[in-house]
Amino acid sequence: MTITIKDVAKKANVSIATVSRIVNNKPGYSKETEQKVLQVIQELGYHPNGLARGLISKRTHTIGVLVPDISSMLMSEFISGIEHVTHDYGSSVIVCHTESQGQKTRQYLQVLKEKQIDGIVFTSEVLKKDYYQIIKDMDIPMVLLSTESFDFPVPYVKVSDRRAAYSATEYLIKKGHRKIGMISGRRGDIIAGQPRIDGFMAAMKAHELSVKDEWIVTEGFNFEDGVNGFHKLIDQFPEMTAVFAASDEVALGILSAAYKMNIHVPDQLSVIGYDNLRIAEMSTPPLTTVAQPLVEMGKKSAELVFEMMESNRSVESRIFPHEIVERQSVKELS
Amino acid sequence: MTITIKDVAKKANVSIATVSRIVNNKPGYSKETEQKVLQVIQELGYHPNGLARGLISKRTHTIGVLVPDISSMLMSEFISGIEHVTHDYGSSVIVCHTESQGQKTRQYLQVLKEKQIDGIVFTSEVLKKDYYQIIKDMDIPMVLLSTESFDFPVPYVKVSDRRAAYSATEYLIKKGHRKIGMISGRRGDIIAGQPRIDGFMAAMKAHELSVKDEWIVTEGFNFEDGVNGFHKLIDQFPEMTAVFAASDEVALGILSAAYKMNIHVPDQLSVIGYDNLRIAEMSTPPLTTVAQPLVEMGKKSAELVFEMMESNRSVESRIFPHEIVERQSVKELS
DNA sequence: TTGTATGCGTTATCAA
DNA sequence: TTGATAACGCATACAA
Repeated sequence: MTITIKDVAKKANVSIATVSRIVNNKPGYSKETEQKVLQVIQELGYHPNGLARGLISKRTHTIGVLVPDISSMLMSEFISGIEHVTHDYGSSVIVCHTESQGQKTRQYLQVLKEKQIDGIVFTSEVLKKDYYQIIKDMDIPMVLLSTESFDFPVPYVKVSDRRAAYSATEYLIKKGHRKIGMISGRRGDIIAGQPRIDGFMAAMKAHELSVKDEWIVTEGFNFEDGVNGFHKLIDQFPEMTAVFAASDEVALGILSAAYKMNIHVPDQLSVIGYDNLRIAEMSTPPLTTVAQPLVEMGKKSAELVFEMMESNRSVESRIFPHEIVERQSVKELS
Repeated sequence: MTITIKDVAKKANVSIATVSRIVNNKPGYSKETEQKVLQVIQELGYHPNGLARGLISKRTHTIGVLVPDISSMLMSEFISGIEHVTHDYGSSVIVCHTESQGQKTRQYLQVLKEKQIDGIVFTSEVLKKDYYQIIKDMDIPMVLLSTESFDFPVPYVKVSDRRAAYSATEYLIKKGHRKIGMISGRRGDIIAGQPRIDGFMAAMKAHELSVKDEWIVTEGFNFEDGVNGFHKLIDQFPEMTAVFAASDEVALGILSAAYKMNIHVPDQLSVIGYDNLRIAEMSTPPLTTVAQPLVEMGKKSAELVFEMMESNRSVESRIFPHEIVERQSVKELS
C-alpha cells in the first residue's frame, strides 16, 4: 500500500491542493497548516510519485546519455562529470551503451523517449541523420560530447583533435625526434581518426619533416590495437625513435609490446599518448600524454543541457583546451 | 505537440481502448482494425508515454544501481553486466554514485523511490540499517552485489573473499615463496578488508608459515594506496619475496613503485593482484591475479532482481567461483 | 488561506 | 469485437 497525497490530506484535515502547495513551496497556506501537514508527511513517510508529477509537469528530472561501447575508461570519466552536475540540478541520468550499433541506438532513443527524459547528451560518435531526427522530434535539448556534427545545428563540447594531435607531435619534435610514427584511428572516422592524423601531418610539415605512408598505421583505439599496431609499425618503420598513439590505451599497448620485445621506453623509444586517462599515471613508465579535461567536458555538456532547458534557447559550442602532461615515456634526443 | 493515444484513435476511427489493446497485444480486435491502427501509429510516429503507463501499471521498467565511488574500473565491469541483462529484459538502469556517503545514499534512495523503480542492486558496500529500511519500504526486489548482509535477509552475489585470498596466497606459497607481504583494505571493512586478510593468514598458517604484524599493511584499494603501502611494506619487511595485493589497482601501484626503486618484477619481487580488471593484462609485466567473474556477477545480480520481480519471491544467494589467472608478475622460486 | 474540479496519457472494467 | 469511463497520483485554474 503506497501512500499518496490523499492520505496526507485526509490525515491532516486539508485538501490535496494544500498539501501539493506545501510540498512544492507554492504560496497559499498559513504557517500553522504548513506545520501540521509537514508533520503528517513526516509521520506517514510520504514521498510524491514522480510519474504522476512528470505526467503533469512535463519534467521527469532525468537526462539520457548515449555512449558507444568503446573505452569504458574514457566514458567513465565523461559520465562522472555528467552525473556530478546532473545531480546538482536535482536530476538523474540514464546511460545507454549503444555498442556503436545503429539498431541499438535507435532502440535506446525510443526507450528514452517513452521515459520522457528532459534532455540528452550524445557522446563520441557521429550523429547520423535518423538519430538527429528522432531526438529533434522529442523536442528536448541535446548536446554533443567529444564529437560534432557538420550537418546539423547541435551544440558540442570537445577539444580540437587536430590541434591536440598537432601539439603532441610538435612536443616530440621539440624533444629532438624526427622519425616519428603514429598509430591512429581509421581515416574514415571523421571525429577521432582523420583529424588526429591531420594534426600529426601538419605538425610534421610545419617543421619540414616529410612523413611516409609506412609511418602511420591505422587501427582502433584500444589496447590490442596498440600492440598489433606496434608490431606492424616497428616492422615497416624500424628506425623510428618515437610514436604518437591516438589514445592512452593504444599507448599502453605499445608499452606492453615494446616491453616484450625488449625495447626500452623511453631510452630506445619514446611514446606519447592521448586522453590522459587515470591509467596514464599507472603505467610503467608513467605515460606522457596530451590531456583532455574529460571530467570538465562531461560537466560542461550537462550544464549546457540544463541551460538550454531553462532558457529554451540553443547555446554556444565549447572547444576545451588541451595540454601536454609530461611524465616519463618520452626522452629528449641529444 | 506530442502525439498521444487519442490522436491515433481519432485518426483511425476507433476508441483509445482499442488502440491500447493493439499496442499491448491484449486480445480483443480484428485483423482489419489492427492493420489500420498499426498503419496510423506508423504514420503519426506514435510512442506511448511511459509515465502514464507506469502510473497505472506500477512498472517503470527501470532499475536502480547504487555504487560507491571506488574503483570506477571495477564498477564499470559490474555495471556492464547489469546493463546487459537489464536491457534484455526491456528495462533501463539508473546508476547512482554514492561516494560512500550515507547522506548521498539516502538522498539517492529517495530519488529512486520517487522515480518508482522496479528493483535495485546495491553494490560493494555495507547495507546499513536505514538503507535497508528505506528500500524495504519501497517494497521492491533488491539484491546485493559484491557485498553481503549479516543482519538482513537480502540475497547477494559475490565470490568468497576469504577463499579467493586463500587461493592467491597459496599460489604464492606453491611457487616457493615463504616471506609474503600483503597490502590490504582496512580491518574495519568487513566486506573486502578483513575477509581477505583472514584468507591470507589462513593460507599461511595452513602451510605452517607464521606471519608477523609488519608483513601486512592496511591501506585502501586504489593505485596510490598501492604505492604508499609498498613503501611502508618494503621498509618494514625488506626480505619479502612476494606481495599479495588486495586489488589490481593496488598491485599496479606496487609495480609502479617497484619500477621506480629499480626492483624488478618478477625477478626480485613477485606480485599477485585481485579482481582481474582489464588493466591487469595491460600492465608491464602483465599481472597475475585472482579473477572475479565481474561481468557475470553483474549479470546474475540483475537476473535475480528480475526473477524476484516476476516470481514475487526471494531467491538464493550465489557464490561465484574465483580463479587464478597466471600472467607474468609472479616468479617461481627455486 | 483554502477547497473543488479538471486534466496529464494510459490501462482496465464494464457494458454494449 | 468494440467503446465509454473510471482509475492512477498529482498540479493547477478557478471559486470560495
